[in-house]
Amino acid sequence: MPSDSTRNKIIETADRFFYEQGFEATSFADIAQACGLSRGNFYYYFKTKDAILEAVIARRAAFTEDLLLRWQAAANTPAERIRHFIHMLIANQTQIMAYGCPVGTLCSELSKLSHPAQSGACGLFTLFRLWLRQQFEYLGRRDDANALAMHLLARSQGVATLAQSFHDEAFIRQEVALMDHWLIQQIPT
Amino acid sequence: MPSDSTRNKIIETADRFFYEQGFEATSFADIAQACGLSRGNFYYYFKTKDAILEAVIARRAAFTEDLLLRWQAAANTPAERIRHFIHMLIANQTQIMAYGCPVGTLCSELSKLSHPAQSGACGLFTLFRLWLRQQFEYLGRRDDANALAMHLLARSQGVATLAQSFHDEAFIRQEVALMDHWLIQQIPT
DNA sequence: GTCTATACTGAGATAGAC
DNA sequence: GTCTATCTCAGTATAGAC
Repeated sequence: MPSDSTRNKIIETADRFFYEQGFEATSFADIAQACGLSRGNFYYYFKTKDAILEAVIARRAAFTEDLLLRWQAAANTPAERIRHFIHMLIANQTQIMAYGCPVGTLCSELSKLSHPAQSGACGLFTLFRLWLRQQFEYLGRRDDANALAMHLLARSQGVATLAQSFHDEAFIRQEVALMDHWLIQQIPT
Repeated sequence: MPSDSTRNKIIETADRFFYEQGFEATSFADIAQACGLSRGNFYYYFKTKDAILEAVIARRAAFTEDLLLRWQAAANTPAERIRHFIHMLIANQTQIMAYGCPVGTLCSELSKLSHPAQSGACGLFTLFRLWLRQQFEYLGRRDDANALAMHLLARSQGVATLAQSFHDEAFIRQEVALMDHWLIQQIPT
């Protein structure tokens, strides 16, 4: 165990609470209690709530970069890699139906709060966007790779939002099938 | 002026704040101050914050029903009517880029808060869904009208979420054009 | 590094005078 | 119907003992 294991535990717990309850609705007491820490000790690690948010976003960015590298390694063709992105909706469907997309809901909340960390959260979207763009370039769609990446991001965001509202698992599967079909059509002949 | 004009003013103001700042981030003081009311007087009209939320959702539902009726009357074919829905993204693009979709962001927030009004907010989505479903039925897509309605709802939700995060006006226009194209392909030959 | 105690703020909500 | 004054509670944050 590294010496900053308590710190990591706080970030991990805050990450979960921010996702499940939202950033504003989560209090220091929530996080401290879940970590088994006193509120006083809590401030030893993070002076402000914004500092925790920053750490949470950094953690998510690191996790995302790792995920994208694993997808990169797990598949041999760009289309297969993009399919990994699409099927994330099914892999995480339970959480998505309960709390929506971790990136989309955070960006939306911080945007409404005019929070300084907004651009950092938006950077999580950018990680996916740039990775998808590269895959579409590999696929031979140099000219519109960015538009295709944004399109796919938007499709998956929409599915996440409606899945959260309607709690409809069949809908997710249906839309994933449509995206799979769409993807095949994007491969140049 | 009707006798409940103050009440209406409160609902209208709360509606705006809930959209722009979010439900949780909006305080009684915000609304009261914007209305030029004292906080004490405020409680004469609404006993709890949840009561205001309920009134705001009811107001939005009435507004939505009215909008759908106007779209119904303004166009002669179901495809044209559905186009009205799609182009709402452009008609409201300034607000959407700043605050996202009023329905999607509210549903998402209330879902995370486990708020009792969550199902009421989700009912706003249902109003659009049922209307779109009917238009697709008129279009001759009896068997998959609901799936098409959900698909279009999801597409527009995704566009709204990314537009809010990236503040990209060109992206909205691009996706609206894609949806227009998609719609034409859905018309049975 | 961890704790208790506490200050300070703003929130939702109430009572009662006018 | 409108106001001021006030209550209670939760949230962020600090000080200082151990």
